[in-house]
Amino acid sequence: MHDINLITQNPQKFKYYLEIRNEDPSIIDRLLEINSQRKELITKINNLRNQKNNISDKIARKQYSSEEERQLLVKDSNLLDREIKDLEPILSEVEQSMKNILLNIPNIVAEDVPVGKDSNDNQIIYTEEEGLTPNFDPLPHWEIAEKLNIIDFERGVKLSGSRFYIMKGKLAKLQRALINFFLDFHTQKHNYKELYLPFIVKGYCLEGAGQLPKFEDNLYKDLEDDMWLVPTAEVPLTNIYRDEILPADVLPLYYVAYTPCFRKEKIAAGRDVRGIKRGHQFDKVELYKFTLPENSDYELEKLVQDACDILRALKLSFRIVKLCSGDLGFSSAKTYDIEVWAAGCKEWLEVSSCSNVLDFQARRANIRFRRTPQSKPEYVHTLNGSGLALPRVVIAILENYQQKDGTIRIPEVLQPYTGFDQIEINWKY
RNA sequence: GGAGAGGUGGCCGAGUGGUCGAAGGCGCUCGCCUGCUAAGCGAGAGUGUCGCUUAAUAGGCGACACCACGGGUUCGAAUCCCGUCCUCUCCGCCA
Repeated sequence: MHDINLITQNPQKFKYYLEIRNEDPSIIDRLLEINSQRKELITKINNLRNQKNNISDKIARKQYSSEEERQLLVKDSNLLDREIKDLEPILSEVEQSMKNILLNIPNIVAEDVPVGKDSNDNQIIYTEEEGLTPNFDPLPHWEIAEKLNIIDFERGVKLSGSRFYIMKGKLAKLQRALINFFLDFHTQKHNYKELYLPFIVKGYCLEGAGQLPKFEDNLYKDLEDDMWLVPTAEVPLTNIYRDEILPADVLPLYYVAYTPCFRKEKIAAGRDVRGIKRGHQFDKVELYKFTLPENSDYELEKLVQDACDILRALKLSFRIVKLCSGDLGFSSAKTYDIEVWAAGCKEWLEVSSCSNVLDFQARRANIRFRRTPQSKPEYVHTLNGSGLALPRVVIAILENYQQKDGTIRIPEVLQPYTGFDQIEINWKY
């Protein structure tokens, strides 16, 4: 969410940001109009209240000479009250519609983000192909997994419908090992603090993180209790310090957390239906930072490297893509995607999306800090990135670590976690 | 889920209708003092919004709102009433 005063001061800039995100900039004009209505109403109501307070004060101090005079004061106050009560609902309506508009305006676009229409205009800024590649043509993961009996697609669908699957035996353990490896790696090598979070949150958390009100369609929810399954750990992480003022010396804060993620994927209906690339439920280890505003840019570069280090340790090839303005997520001012090479389906798979959100979420969730005990509170900057998303790393391992005989080798760094060094044919039932 | 108690400023804690944005203590900030991080003395500190002033989203002045949240009673509510949420204790249930 943006500071309405910043928009008022520079509407052209905000219109431009909307344009390069392929959104309608005319909303800014409506916003400005509503805002001036709002201010006018506030001024009016405040004046009336002021008059009313003065009367109460007079009565309290017994500044009247007769009972009749007192009654007159009471009568005046009642009149003022009626005027106020007439205006108040109008104001709250105006405020509500202003908030609705503000909540639907995406973040600004960082200066160094390339302007572009869609993912075709994204820039590949770095490629590292030191990773393992089979010297034969490996099967895509859904085929090899079926051959080895380590993924049961049919029965997953039987339980929960399309885009659900069951991982079995050593593959299930491989995934579990990866989660532990990721958490250990980031806590030990990169100084992130590990958190175990709720997987269900209140609606205001999703508003704080930017999923609501715009992306309600993509979320699983229990409206009766206002409880929502998290689509990413970013949501609970963003809200840990909501409505708090942090002392500056605790910043930056680095957190890492594993959560499952639940997404309806309505927007992506029909895409990536084969295999485990896009499910309604998947696991992810998320990296999150709270930083001083002046450091967030640098912290983003570091965050990306932290995520890349995992791929290096797993000996997987990857590349870094800088998203163009048209492909940026709603809350992000700048995003790098990290894509891993999958030799079976021959695709670069997005395993991480690292974003500098600036103060966008901090405003929505009201997360601030104080530079010194006597300085004014300021909004923190927040950053998030996967470190990493599990299924796609699993895909990369199944495809890149595939052997000619159809078995899968386990990356060396994972072997202490799995307790085995290869996956072969699994039990059928 | 049932019964009871309670939710006040960074923290503790007073306050049951009027000058209370809130005593007191701790902590914090800035001075002073003491020849060395302590003690003492003095002063100052909440958040947000609107308006005026200003080059200023710096500072100043004024107003309004905020004592869990939402409503109500009243000229006037932290204080009274209703609803919701949360916390604690006991019981029940359960991994």
